[in-house]
Amino acid sequence: MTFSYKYERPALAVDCVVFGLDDDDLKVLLIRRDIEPFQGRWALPGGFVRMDETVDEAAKRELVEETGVGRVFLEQLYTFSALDRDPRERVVSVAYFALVNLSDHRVKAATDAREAAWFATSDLPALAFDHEIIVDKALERLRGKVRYQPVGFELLPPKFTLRMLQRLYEKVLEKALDKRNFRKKVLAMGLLEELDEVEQDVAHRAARLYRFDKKRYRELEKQGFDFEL
Amino acid sequence: MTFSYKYERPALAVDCVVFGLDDDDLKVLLIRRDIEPFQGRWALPGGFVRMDETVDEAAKRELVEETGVGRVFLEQLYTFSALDRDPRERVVSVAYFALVNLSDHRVKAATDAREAAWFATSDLPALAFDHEIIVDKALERLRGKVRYQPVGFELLPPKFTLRMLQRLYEKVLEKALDKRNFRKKVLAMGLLEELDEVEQDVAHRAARLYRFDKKRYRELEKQGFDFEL
DNA sequence: TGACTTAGTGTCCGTTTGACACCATTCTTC
DNA sequence: GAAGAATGGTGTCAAACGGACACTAAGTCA
Repeated sequence: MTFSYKYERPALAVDCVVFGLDDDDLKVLLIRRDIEPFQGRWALPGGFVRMDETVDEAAKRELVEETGVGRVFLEQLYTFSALDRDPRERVVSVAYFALVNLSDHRVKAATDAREAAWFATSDLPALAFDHEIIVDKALERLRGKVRYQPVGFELLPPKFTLRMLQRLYEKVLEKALDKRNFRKKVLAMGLLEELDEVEQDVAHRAARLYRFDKKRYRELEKQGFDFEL
Repeated sequence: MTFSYKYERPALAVDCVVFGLDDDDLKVLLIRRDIEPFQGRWALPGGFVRMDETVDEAAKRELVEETGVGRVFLEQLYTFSALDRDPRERVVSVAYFALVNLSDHRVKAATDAREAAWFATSDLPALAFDHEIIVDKALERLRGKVRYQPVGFELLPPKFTLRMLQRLYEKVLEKALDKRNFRKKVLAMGLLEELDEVEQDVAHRAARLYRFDKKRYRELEKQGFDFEL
């Protein structure tokens, strides 16, 4: 069965740039392509949009199907439409990006039928299609967002230390931050709930754990509060 | 002649939200639809993407064809894909937005074959499709941009007074600004070139004219300078 | 020439930002 | 159990910035 149209149409696809944070690095989730074109190369998870779903839904579906990563906030990034971005035929792709706590998703991704893995953004392999361009755009957006939104809590486990949070910001912004000033600022925002717990199994003094106060965030957001860091 | 595909595909379109500044108001450029659906209603300029052009090119082309507005910096805004956004069939639309100096474009738009006109954003007519949602998204983006980029010079004539610039910011941000603080800040950015001219034909003391120093802007931008206002 | 309208200018104060160094705690190793 | 290694946790000061605030100057019009 085929579908016929009076005018030629490009195919419509989605691609997802999913960032995770590792002890060492900001990472991106990639899958290895098992079909041509670019068979064997690493690529962003994604696929074609179906007629009974929005583009947002397609992105979410493809991400789960190909990597097992679900329950993620996907934000639309940009639509890529260069004429030759797919060698087979004209494909326009709507890119999405998401932040996840890598430790939640490390195993799932690796055990899925398709080969999926995390790669440090600073050391990516050659990617299929125009996916390098898409990743660059996503990084740019992440850097922009991080400056005026308390983004990045998604990248950490539910309970985290201030040092972990600082390292995250340093990775994303690619610059060192002063410990005292960072703590002062981030605590002053009032979005962190101090827990009566400390991290475990570290070979030095254990740091206090904090939790992101989502409820308070939503309250302040509603009041047009500014979260510039 | 028809085109057949193995899988069903949505049609792909573009829509343009073009903002202009009037003495009184922030305005949007609309065209009146001359065919069904929504015949007779006002809508954003736009149309279907061709196979030999990128989405960016399609937006630019449609804008010129339907309104005569050209030489404009169009920035991609968002891709809209609700299943029922077009009553005829599934259409996914990539929206763009642009800022233009309204006085340059007032006449052209009005004399084009299709009926085109500027409407105050605060007083829009009922729009076709989901175009109200698109305009809202564009306004949100404009407000976001204006805070950290010296956006908006595009909305003014090449030579403008500081008062005009301030009014622009007040319209976009929807709040009053202090004259002295505004001037202090905007001049401190060093992006304005003071001219040896004053405005003409005003019924009071004439204000000095300034010009936006694009060259300097690009220099500072390259150095990662911050233009928060 | 007087009334009206907008242009143009500076100070002060409270807040924020960024630079900067030391002791505390816990674990490891000898 | 003492010393060492690693990281946690804390405060001050000075400079820059942001926001509140009011008057004189210049030009037009009647």
